Amino acid sequence: MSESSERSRSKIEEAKDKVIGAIAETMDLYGVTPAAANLYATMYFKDQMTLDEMRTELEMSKPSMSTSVRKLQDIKMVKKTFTRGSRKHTYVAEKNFFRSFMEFYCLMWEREVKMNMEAIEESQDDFIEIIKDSASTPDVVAEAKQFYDQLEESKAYYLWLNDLVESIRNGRIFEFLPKEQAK
Amino acid sequence: MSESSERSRSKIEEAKDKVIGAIAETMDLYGVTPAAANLYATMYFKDQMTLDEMRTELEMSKPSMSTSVRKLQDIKMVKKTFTRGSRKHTYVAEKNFFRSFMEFYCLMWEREVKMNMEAIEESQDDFIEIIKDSASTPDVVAEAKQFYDQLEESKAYYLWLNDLVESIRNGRIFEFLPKEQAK
DNA sequence: TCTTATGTTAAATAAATTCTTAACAAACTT
DNA sequence: AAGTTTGTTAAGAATTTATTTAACATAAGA
Repeated sequence: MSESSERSRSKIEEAKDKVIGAIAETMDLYGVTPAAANLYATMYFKDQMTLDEMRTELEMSKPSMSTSVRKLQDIKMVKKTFTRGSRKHTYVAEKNFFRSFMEFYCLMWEREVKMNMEAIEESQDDFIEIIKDSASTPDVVAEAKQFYDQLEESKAYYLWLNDLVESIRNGRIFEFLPKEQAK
Repeated sequence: MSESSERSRSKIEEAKDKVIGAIAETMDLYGVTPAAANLYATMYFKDQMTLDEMRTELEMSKPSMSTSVRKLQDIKMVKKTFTRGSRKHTYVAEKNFFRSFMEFYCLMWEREVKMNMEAIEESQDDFIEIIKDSASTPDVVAEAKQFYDQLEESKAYYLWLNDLVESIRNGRIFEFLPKEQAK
């Protein structure tokens, strides 16, 4: 390989690394480990990768790549692919950020809605019991009522969040906010 | 205080704790420390709190409360209030989850768009240089073009994310997805 | 102005997370 | 079926993050 060709090749790597760094940095705000973030960002510029290629490219251990890739599969940012002829598993990164966004946030928000709504329902039941209990003093009843109402109000948010998830899943959000806008 | 009144009082605490636990658990998925998550969830049921009250209530150190409250102020989930007569600073939790949602995600997404868009622009400039460079071999040029196009395509997502932020900030999203829906 | 109360910064400790080495299990080849 | 390659699980080491204790700064009140 000629010297100048080698130089432009390393310049390509540099250019990619700028984006890889930015993606990795924002991703670890998304609750994935640095290894997983770097891995996804690296795969974003690759067609497909095997565990051994990941290890070589990132200079990390194989178990680290194995767990990272699994985590990325969980949040649907990486998929396993079938590669005939190779015994090694191959993986591809989801390169459509719209789909990554959808999978990640919908999963996250659904979890949040479920967990908090369940707690709210249980808690409200408790407050009702306190209110109905003849042994409760008036100030306790008043407090219970107040908290009950506060929780009741908060439900509107969780219902809205559920609607948001739904509109993302069924694509209707893109009627309201088109993917490509007029510049 | 009578025995039965005490019992209903502790039942109120139990009922609150269910919701506090759920909120705190989902919040630490949002990148805040457990202390900050617990603090916000606790404040959600309080009118206002001073640092000393926080420390007593959560049984944690004052510096921990101080840094937690600051972090919560950064993401606009807590605000400082003016309480005449008291030398102590008082703080209130943002109890409207719609506003918390708005502040948190808009901040986060704007940061993501800015950081990644900047990296993409720089990176694309580099690829253009490589493409124009007469010393670049054809395969290097082809690769540079491919990456350039991939980045160009990804911009649509970041523009869309910006639009989403805008529609949340100006409230137009609530025309598409109303806050209170028909059940 | 001096003292006391409140809040923050800095250093040190404790706890949790991330990654690695090593042992193991599964599956493909020969 | 035995051996080899590949991937995962488990245990341990290392790093990072969170929290506390202690010292400091700031501002209010005496």
